[in-house]
Amino acid sequence: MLGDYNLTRKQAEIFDFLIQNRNHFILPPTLDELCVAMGLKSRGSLHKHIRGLINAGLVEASNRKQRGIRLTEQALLTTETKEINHIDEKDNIPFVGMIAAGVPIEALENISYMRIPDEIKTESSCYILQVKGDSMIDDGIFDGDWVIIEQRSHARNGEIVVALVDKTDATLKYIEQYPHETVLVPANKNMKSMRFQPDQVEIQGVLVGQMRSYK
Amino acid sequence: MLGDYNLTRKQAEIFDFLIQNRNHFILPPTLDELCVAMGLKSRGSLHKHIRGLINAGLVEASNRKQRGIRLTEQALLTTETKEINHIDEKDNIPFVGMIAAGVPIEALENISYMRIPDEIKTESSCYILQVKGDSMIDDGIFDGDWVIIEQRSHARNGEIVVALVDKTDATLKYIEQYPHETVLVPANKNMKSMRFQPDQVEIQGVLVGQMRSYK
DNA sequence: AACACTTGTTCTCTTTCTGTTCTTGTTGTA
DNA sequence: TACAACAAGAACAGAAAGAGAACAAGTGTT
Repeated sequence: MLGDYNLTRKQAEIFDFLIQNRNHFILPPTLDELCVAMGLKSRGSLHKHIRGLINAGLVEASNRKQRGIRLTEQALLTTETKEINHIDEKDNIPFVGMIAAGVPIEALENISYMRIPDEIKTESSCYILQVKGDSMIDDGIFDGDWVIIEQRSHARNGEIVVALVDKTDATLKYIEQYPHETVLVPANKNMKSMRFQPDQVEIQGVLVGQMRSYK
Repeated sequence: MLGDYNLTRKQAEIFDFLIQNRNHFILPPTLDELCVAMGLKSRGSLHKHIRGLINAGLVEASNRKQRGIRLTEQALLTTETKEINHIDEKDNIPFVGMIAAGVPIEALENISYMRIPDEIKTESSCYILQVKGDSMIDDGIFDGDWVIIEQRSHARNGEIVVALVDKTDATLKYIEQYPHETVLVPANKNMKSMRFQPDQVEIQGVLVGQMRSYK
């Protein structure tokens, strides 16, 4: 996972952006272009983050050559395996397992694939989990529903995320991140929010879609 | 990707142009012709870029011999392979319009199709509606959600149906059918059940699946 | 053969772009 | 307090890109 690289928050955000848009660039983006994309005004600031990614082995060092910011083979490999193959038809999305509050994601032995309409997924790599439990019931996400998760390691406050707590418990909750604490908020009147140290919580993805069967 | 060849930006742009228009030239373009096409005024400048492409093995070196800039076999091969996206239309489901309580189904002008996983549809013929309003909110069907409807003219009590009342008002509700009346039950604490003569209510389909986007 | 013309090539000079480094300042944390 | 993450901006060296001149080899015309 991304946490393994000891990236800072901003570095992770930039790395995610590079991964997700790697096919949208015709050419590797320059620092200035990336500044615009990330909403920064200073090339220098951005460069320090890129330097971090270079040290982590995720971005190729461009020694004064003007070739744009390009990802390493390793960076592409580690994320491609996480996409859990688009060997099959690329529109299919892997159904990887169950998620229930307080229990790690229960991975399936043999991953199956679902064909998902564009309306409830994103261009980035997504995967599917089946929800166990009622922690998001007030938000219309019920026990047994499927959720489509966009693979990402950062999120904005108020987004619904798959959060891994203490590297053991995976859960689907609203997230609120503050400098000194991260709060996971359920959508269930009968359950309480949970507060953690920021480094206890690792974001594994963000909710982008949901499905339910009435059969 | 283009970046694979370590080309500079301009080199890549020129190469891209050559690839795109490779069939539009009767003869391979000369430097001057390319200058016009690329908006350059100096043959010398352009030649420096072509030199880069020659070194990359993408353009044949014409040592004062042949007229025109021509691409290498390799250049053509690498780009030919990245083609072909064929879309399978066979099990797509029509998205026919909106449904809101109290209003006939608002049909779309041009029906679109969505690719739906088997898990939330049936073998019978299905169609998709987008929900307007909150009549089923307590059941986790929100405004803007899509619902997959199996086309059927009868239902069992307790199923959620698309019901057409008095041949004018279409609505999504639970149905309860008794010998002398048919009751349409919303899933919303603030709304009341509605009672009709059995022949006032026409069933147009039964809910089999639901989808929601969080984008 | 002599000539004009085209076309690829090389060269110099100049301008713009881009990665890099540094300094300054802010904010939140240990 | 000291420290780390982050942002903004200035400054710089080298790379990339453009213009134009000049030259050499081929083509076509008369």
